[in-house]
Amino acid sequence: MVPKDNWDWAGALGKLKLEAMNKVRVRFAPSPTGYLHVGGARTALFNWLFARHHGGTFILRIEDTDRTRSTKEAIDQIIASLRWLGLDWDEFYRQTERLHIHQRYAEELLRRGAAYEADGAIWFRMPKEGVTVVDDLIAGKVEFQNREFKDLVILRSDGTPTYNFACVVDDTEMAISHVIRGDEHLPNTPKQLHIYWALGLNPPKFAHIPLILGPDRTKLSKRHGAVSVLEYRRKGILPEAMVNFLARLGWSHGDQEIFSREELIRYFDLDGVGQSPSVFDEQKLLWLNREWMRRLPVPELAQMVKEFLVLEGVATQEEVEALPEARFFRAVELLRDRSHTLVELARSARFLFPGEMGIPPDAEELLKPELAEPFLALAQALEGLSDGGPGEMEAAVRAVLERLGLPLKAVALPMRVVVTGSRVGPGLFEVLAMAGPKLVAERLRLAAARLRPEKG
RNA sequence: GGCCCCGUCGUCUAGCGGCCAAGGAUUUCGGGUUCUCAACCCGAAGACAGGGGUUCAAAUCCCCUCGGGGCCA
Repeated sequence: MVPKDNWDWAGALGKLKLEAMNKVRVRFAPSPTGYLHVGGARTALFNWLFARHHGGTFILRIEDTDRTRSTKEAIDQIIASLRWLGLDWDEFYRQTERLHIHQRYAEELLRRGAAYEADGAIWFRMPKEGVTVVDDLIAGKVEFQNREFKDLVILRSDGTPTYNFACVVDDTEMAISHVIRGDEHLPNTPKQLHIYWALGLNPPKFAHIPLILGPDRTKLSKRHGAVSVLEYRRKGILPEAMVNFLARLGWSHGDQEIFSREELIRYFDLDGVGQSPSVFDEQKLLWLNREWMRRLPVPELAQMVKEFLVLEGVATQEEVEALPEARFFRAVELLRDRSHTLVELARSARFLFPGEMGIPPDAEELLKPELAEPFLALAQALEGLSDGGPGEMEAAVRAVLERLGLPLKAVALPMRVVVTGSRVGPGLFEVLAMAGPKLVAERLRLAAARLRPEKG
């Protein structure tokens, strides 16, 4: 069942060894059975950072030997997730395309007497006594008693390789220098080590990174709510924030919290990775997201906000395009300080667009009937303004108030509520300028009419 | 159940034998500022799981217990 050919084993190995020398080559090897979750994303990130830091190669390898559970959609999702995070790969492989290679290695093990056929499968002989030591870059030296091991199937009767075997073969073929993966694979490592040794190969270095846990301290999973990377994109998280957050989960660099991509590449190394699992804390992600929203260049952020305005149903594509760019940029600049996500930011921009604002329940009390007069006066004064900038708005408002003998305090909050539909937001005159004279006047008139229904 | 890993504020972490009566960040709660919110500034609360050793000296090294997790069955 294993194909025979004149493949030059020794020659191939020699070539591989040469390639592997002193070169950092790492891989991220997800199985495409679902979306990319944050734990996997973090593993990918650590591999990517390690490769970029050392000027090495980052390989994406799709482990799709389990054909019944692997789907094209999952592969697309994983790729979309990595792209969104900005993790680019230098080489790409799919395991199913490499079945014949796995079979060749199995045959070599057979030839060396390290494996045997039984029940239609090929089994690898594990040692039954002694100790196997895994020298892990993060966990240190970990000992396993060989008597705990049983022989393991490496090639199923249908010719597909099992995980541990495929892993060894692929890592060998791809000249992987460092295997950086989740802690859950640590118990697999001694088995893999013995396969390397049986093949006369030099194993790569291993680095098992602690798991990411949910708030209940169990391995992060669907049960814990949002765990898919793309779900966070939909929630309005910036990739910069996600990368920053993920990097700091299990890795640190002194007291620094905010890292740009460049800084992460510069500082990241395995010695900064801790040994204990960490809990995924969404609050800190939100904090970081706001930090990054404030750091991004406004035009760049504005572009993303546009997408969310439509996605969130805040405005139509046409309405978004109709908005003067300068005014929109200014709005994004001021609104971003008050939002944790792009979704929040987009929603808070509702008042920039035509339509009724509605009065929130906690603001009803502010709208007293005696405000009708001032509202009308303000509407009249503001709608004729030429540029409608904050300065002009302020001058006009103050002039009206002086004429009426009212302090700013008397109308500021009610006016804000009427114009924006909220009692919170940027400075009043900024808010007026953002909405523009036309919408401001319109909303003031409407409010005045409602406060004084008898006069229409 | 067996094997393995882990254990510093609620959370992320600094700490790699003395500089720690444990620092930063986040969260929460006060105060200042403001038309409001946010930001910002000031302040408060909050941890070395427990017990034994080793050492002149331990959060840091060793052992045990407890707790949590992972893998395999």
